[in-house]
Amino acid sequence: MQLVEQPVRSVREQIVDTVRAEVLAGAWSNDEPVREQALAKRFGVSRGPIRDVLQQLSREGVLIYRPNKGVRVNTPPAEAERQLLQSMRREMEIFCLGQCIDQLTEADDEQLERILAELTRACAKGDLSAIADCDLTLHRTLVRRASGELEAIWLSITSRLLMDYSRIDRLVEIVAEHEAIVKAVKNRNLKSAQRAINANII
Amino acid sequence: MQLVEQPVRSVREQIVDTVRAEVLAGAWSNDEPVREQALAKRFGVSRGPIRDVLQQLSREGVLIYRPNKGVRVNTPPAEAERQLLQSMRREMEIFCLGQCIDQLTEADDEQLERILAELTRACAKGDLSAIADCDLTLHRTLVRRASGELEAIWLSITSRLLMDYSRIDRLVEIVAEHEAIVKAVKNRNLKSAQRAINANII
DNA sequence: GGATTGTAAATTGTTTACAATCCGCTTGAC
DNA sequence: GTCAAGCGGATTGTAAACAATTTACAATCC
Repeated sequence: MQLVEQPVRSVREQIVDTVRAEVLAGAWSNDEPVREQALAKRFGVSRGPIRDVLQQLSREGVLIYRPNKGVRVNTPPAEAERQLLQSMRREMEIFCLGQCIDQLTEADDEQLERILAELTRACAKGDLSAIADCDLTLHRTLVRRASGELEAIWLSITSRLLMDYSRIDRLVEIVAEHEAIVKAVKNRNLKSAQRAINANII
Repeated sequence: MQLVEQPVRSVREQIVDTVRAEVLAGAWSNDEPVREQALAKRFGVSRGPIRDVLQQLSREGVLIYRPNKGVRVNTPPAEAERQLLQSMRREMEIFCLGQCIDQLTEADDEQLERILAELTRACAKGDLSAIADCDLTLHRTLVRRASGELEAIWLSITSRLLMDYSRIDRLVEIVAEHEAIVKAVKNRNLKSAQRAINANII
């Protein structure tokens, strides 16, 4: 699939993105702990890299880590927290748009179009895991263009917000909202793009 | 010292806090890479846990990780980014104060007093590393009381902001500002506490 | 019968050994 | 003299063995 245009993604990074998308899509139960050995076997690596992955996702808040007891899937944030995180996410993405929109290239536009196409396809198939991955990746691409520094912070906020992603029933709207974002960005229309982002981050 | 009242802190966590405080205090050059072997020897553990520590601090933005090349101390954020992070930090701490101030116990008050005393001592001695540690710990305690969920996000924002901590010359003011915060919190005066926080986060 | 202690399997945490990669230096050709 | 190729030490990345901890369950005691 290779949505992010990094020339080469490390093994760990790929596993992180895969696992995160699956968890956000609600594919993993939070009743039973995540086992390192099982994951190591599944991805064909040793437990070392797997531990790194679980650690990273714990820091993002997607998983919860407890010493000597491994990790579990986290529960969605409480309402008050959700609103705070929502507000912070908006502030960040609006800022990042302003920073990056004037220095985007045609390659970036094509990149966004590719992700959008993939998202459309995933929505048509109802593939929740792929939808979560595409949604994250599209926004993430814009954030990264503005500042690689902010990417990690943005990710830990946004992945928490998407933890109740599994209850999405409005697949069509998702596509429409992201189409609006990409269109405005391609036109280099900052105001319009920021409006589209605001509409998407409910 | 044991400022945070966790009954037991894991080895990794202790090393993380130590290294972070030293970096924020400007004790580490960013010209030469951080060597895993050297740190392992210093803390008397193997390279495994050290790698975890460096990875965590990289995700916080304190260090920068580059594949096969180890990590370096990160540079302070650009001005525009700094303002964004500053704004987000304020939003978070104001929120956390509102969440936690009514459910703080006397034990929490004593805890804050202890940290404040330690901060005062560190300022008198001019021990930058200890100052950074105490400053972080005091705010962190309040954030944690409000929500352990938010702690990680807050930490990655704040540690980035404190990266140019080394240029602090106003040691007396630091003590005064934090005295004001603790005093207001002990009085359970939300408005006053929020004002004190606002004054401290420049 | 209920609670407590002892024991074994499973799981995580750490170390050690080894493979892959990078960096500085020499060496040699031009 | 300059530059490129390649060698060697140092460093990071990965895997597998080992130690410590937890968990579940059986045996024992009151």
